[in-house]
Amino acid sequence: MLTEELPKTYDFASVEKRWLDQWNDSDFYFDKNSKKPQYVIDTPPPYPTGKLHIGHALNWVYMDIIARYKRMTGYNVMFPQGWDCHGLPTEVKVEETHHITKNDVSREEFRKMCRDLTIENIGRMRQSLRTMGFSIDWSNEYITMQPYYYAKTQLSFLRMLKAGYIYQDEHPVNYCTRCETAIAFAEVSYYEGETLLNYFDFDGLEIATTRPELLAACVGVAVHPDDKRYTSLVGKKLRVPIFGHEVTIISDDAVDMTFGSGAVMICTFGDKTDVFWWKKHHLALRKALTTKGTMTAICGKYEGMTSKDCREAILADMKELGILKGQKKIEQRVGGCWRCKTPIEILSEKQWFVKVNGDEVVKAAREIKWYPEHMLQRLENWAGQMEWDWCISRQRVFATPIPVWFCDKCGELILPDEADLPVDPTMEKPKHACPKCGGTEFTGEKDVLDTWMDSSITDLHVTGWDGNGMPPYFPAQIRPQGHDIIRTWAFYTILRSMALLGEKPWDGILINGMVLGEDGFKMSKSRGNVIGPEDVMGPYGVDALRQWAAAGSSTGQDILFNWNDVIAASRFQTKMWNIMRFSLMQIQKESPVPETDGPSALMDRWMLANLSKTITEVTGSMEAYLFDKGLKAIRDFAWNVMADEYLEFVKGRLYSEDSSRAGAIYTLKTTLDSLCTMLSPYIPFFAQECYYHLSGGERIIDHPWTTFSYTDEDALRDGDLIIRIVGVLRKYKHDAGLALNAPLGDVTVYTPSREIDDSGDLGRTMNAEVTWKAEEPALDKTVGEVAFNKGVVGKTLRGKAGAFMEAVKALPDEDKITPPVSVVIDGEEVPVPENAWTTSYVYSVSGEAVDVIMADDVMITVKRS
RNA sequence: GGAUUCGUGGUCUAGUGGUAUGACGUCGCAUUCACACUGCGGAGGUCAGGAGUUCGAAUCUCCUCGGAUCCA
Repeated sequence: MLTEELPKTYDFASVEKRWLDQWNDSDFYFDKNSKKPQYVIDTPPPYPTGKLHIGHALNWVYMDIIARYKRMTGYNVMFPQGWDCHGLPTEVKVEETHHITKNDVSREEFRKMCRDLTIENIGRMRQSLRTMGFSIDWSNEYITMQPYYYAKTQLSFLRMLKAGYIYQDEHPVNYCTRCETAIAFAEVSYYEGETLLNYFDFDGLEIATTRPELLAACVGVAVHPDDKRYTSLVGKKLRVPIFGHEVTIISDDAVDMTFGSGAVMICTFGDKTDVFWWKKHHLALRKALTTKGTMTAICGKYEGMTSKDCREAILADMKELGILKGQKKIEQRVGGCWRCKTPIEILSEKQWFVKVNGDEVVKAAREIKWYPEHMLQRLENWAGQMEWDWCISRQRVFATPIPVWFCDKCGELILPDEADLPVDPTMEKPKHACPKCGGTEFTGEKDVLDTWMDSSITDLHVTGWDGNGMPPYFPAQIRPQGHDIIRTWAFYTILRSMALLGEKPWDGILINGMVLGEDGFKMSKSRGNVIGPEDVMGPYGVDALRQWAAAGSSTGQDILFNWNDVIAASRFQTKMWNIMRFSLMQIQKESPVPETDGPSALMDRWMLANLSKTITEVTGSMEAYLFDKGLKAIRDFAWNVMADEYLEFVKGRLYSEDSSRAGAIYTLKTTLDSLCTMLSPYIPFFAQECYYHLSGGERIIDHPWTTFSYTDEDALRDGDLIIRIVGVLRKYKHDAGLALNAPLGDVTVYTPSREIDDSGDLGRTMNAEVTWKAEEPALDKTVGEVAFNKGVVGKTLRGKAGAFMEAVKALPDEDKITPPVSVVIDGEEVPVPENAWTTSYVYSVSGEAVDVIMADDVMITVKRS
């Protein structure tokens, strides 16, 4: 123990900085040679935007609490940090900052710009993670854009390709016909436009369309199932005007009955809804547009026209045929290429797919323990409604290349040797001639992989997968992540783990909720409700932020950002600091304290029994990942039990030279040691600062989890009674207009059932002369209320419970005190169950100059001084 | 349109069948003793609404309304 007095206030800023400087990265390294059981965390790799948001903070606080707790309980913990680099936002950012498009420079040059930006962003985010004190294992950091990682992505691709999980097929994509490239939804920018809605006669049925040029691509007509105008037509065939092919009328409740004529033609593809209907109703595919935006051969005489010319030509022909019934100007939201504003088309292009076996994923998911359990449902539900496979190809640049070539001569698919990975097929050539035709000219695949292909093997990577058998640390123990990506990250990871290793990726999965703004909505710049970790850490410190994250809501629940919780967290630290300060001042008075000292006085034993209960509760909460429950139990114990009750009780003894002081000192030391330990996963800086002073310079991270255990039912019962007595006496003083520390006079407590020795603590606390009497008070005692034990009464008597309770209330007093064998309800003898009720008493006094107060059934008399 | 989830005092929140938890706020009182980022006491709730199951429902079931998130 250090002998200097603690500073009067807790200065989080200097404390947090001081300990951050004194922890070493190596303190948190996973030890490959350790004999301890492993605890591997499959950390989510954030996208390197350059800034951590408060949702990250929540997610990482959960992980850090677990990591620190598991280390203290004897595990060899791996808490790695990954970075999921590839993706569109970085490409866009690079194009913005360099004022280029990705086509203006070579692929390699563009990738380099993306890599440079990513490295810079990772640097910034690393710093934030360090500042927040997360006990990350930096020796196991990984960056998905580095060759050592994306080589594994490519290896996993090849393995799944060879195993038949991966295939190529046509699939609709957003396409810019000017840039001649597929683009992602994120690259589509929408703007308001005006267009003509054309009403025309479609083989007897009136149809309204904005895209008459796609008539050749018409594959069906849809109406709403409740639309009385068309009910009888569903299932009928219609002949497409001008082109003559037959299509069927289907019903679907996604049709807007009020738009146009209420009947809509489905073309492949006019818009997103067409794709939805096309898939749902398994319609044919008719391609009317080329990648250059001109009409295809199925358009007959319109072939070769641009879509704009074709539209005018078809409308003119419709007019001539007399089937164009009318036109109406309407407002329309048009999706355009974000770069050139060209309206996007939806074209069917060749894509790579991973076969999705939803049942297999669900089966594995059920073997994983979900926290909270109901989150499993989201995955099950998703898997159940999966109607198509996972499209893994993207037409972009900054991503893991798909490692294949095609033989120019025979079209054969050529794969690289696994030893040569990673490869970029657009830069390198295969090392062997085509095995089928001997050809030596090849075209490398230009498409790259979906970023989820990288991130869905994080678990394999951190557990040590290299393609040779089972990874050494597989499976990981926990996957912590948000519920927003259960359908993507969790789903794909399980799928890939099953495909590549045939086993579930983790023992458990811990789901955190979303952080919402103070207004209850998702944080977004446009709403202006964004609060960053730094906004909280600045004025209140890291530990307060961590408390907010841990206790702001129960695990898995969405959590509203709430300044009140941050302020309450900060206040708790101040309170705890003062508890520490006061206790240390007392402990320091008598040093060293004999090790052999145990608790002596009743309230010491009461305190330690409560501490023991708290430890059990906190440990249980930690094991079940109920962080809010654990932290609230600690706070409640420290503030209410220790500060407000126990310290007030023992002040008298602490200020004395009495021998009972040693028991109090022992109790204080024991309690503080456990409190520091239990707080350290939650608020490591604060816990370290306190423990440093308490232990005489040691580190809390070297301290094992507390195993202190103390059972004393009598002390709990009698101590609780004393607490209740204090409660009623305080209220008595309050009602009498007395100050809490004002002298009260003579207090007599009657406890007929047992002797209580409180070592004088009650009297000193209440500033009263307290006499304990283990006897009946010499006063009138009458029966008061009966309190039923409904668990007993209800279960035993079922439907008669209500009548039974009424009957008991009507019994004479002596029967309430000593329950009869049976009572009569509606002429029927009903046996009285054991412990059906407890009776309380009312005491009265006549002619005595004392006040009588009841604490439950214990009577207290007060003779004011 | 589908899925999940939530709706608890003024605000936020805990609570998986037995008289509703805590925080912040609010009102009153006290105190300079480790702590005014304090202590004590009080007020404030038909647990969104309706129906059902049950001796008993915030809790289970169904419906309605409202919010959020994910997906289309």
